[in-house]
Amino acid sequence: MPSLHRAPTKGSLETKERIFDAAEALFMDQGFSTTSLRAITAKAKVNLAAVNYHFGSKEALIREVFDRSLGPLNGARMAQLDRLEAAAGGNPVAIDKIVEALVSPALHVSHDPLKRGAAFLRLLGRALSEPAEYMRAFLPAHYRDVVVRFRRALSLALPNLSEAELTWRMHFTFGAMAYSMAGTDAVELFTTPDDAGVDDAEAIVQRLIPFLVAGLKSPTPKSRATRSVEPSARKVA
Amino acid sequence: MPSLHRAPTKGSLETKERIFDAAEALFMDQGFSTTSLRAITAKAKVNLAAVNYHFGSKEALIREVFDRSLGPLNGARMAQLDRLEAAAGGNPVAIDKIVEALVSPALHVSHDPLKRGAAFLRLLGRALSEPAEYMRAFLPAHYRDVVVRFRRALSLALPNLSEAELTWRMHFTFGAMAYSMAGTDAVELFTTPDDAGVDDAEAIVQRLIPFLVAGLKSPTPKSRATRSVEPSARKVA
DNA sequence: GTCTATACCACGATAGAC
DNA sequence: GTCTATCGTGGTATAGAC
Repeated sequence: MPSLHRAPTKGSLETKERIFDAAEALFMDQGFSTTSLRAITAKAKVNLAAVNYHFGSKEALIREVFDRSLGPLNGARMAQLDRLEAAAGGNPVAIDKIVEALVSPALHVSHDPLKRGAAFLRLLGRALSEPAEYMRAFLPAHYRDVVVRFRRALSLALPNLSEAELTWRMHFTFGAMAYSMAGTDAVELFTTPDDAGVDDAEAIVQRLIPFLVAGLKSPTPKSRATRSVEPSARKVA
Repeated sequence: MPSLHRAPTKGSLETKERIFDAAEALFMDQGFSTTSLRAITAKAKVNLAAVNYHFGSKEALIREVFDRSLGPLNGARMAQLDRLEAAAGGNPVAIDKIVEALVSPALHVSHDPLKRGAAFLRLLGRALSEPAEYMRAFLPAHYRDVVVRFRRALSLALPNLSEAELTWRMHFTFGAMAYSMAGTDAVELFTTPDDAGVDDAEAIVQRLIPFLVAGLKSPTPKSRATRSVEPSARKVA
């Protein structure tokens, strides 16, 4: 890979873009594993082998499509947290503001005037429903910075929480958030909230935030956490 | 389909059982979509076509394996709720008890003395990570009764909540729970709670319950829910 | 009814010609 | 850069042996 920046002799970028756009559209419609390279190349009107030439593999294509969607979202989350912390000037930021910074960018991006990105959250929802190993590999990489930043902010706002407790509560928080994002559109696994109010993103956010805030602020029950670290403890899910 | 109960002439059930057991083991190890029918039939030492003969399709096989795991779990949940309601004798059951009835059976089943079932929660975690349409089709069917029963109990325990609010909070609850189950073993998507305490199921349950209870009990923010039901609202995740 | 052998088509990937 | 041809593997369908 000699020239990474801008090397194409002819309409190569055009080809790559066409693949990219076709893939993004099909992924949103059908999910990642369901969408075949043959379907993508047919829609993009390029040769089948062009995908592997330009992207290396289907996995890499998925990764790039996903990156372009997820990057701005997490960027917005951290930017919003930056603003909050700047305004607080050293003091801890209020928990509900932190949670809002984590949750609400998903809403705003969905209203992005640039038409693409309007439904890219579907991609994230899809990704959470994918079985492939590589999803579990690069999703954490993308979220690492977000997790670190929000963890620090929450740690300041919730000084009574142990590190372990905070980690678990963030785990639950991300779980509920992820499920809400995926569930509204793709996977309504258990409950079907269709009958309850609009699937308006803002409505979800406004309901999700207090739920998560209350969970994060909940009192530590008993410190029975030290009860056992014995390795005989079953590893369970 | 004439005789559904018990029809086989010879060792057919044995073959079916062998396929079933091999499939269950491989699914737990590798997930559903990664496990090929050829791998299953090789392990079970049966012919490839036997799967389609006995189960109809890979999807149906997955479904049956999954059913046998999930049935007892949800049965335990509802049995525990039954006991609570009987003890309460008409009065609302305490929220933390309801949540415990929902969450903790996952722990106890994992300690099932009968060795199979010890790690079947991995199957559930796997299922939640599957992209296939049929997962979204029969998972709600299995959870329908659980959702209805727990919804009724929670509705009594939280009389101030509107139906819509309750639905959303249950949605968040199931999300956090599902993610916790899947995340501990299979998909640590965002956070990696390895560094924080044991992956002991009881530890998770004891931390998850107060988190969810607090979220469920959280005060309704503003009744801005009526703000808009206009169809122009973006359907977003 | 049960099981086997085998063929079929779609998939992702890649080598090599242009 | 692009294309054709082809490989290995996947789920599935069926004809026919027992």
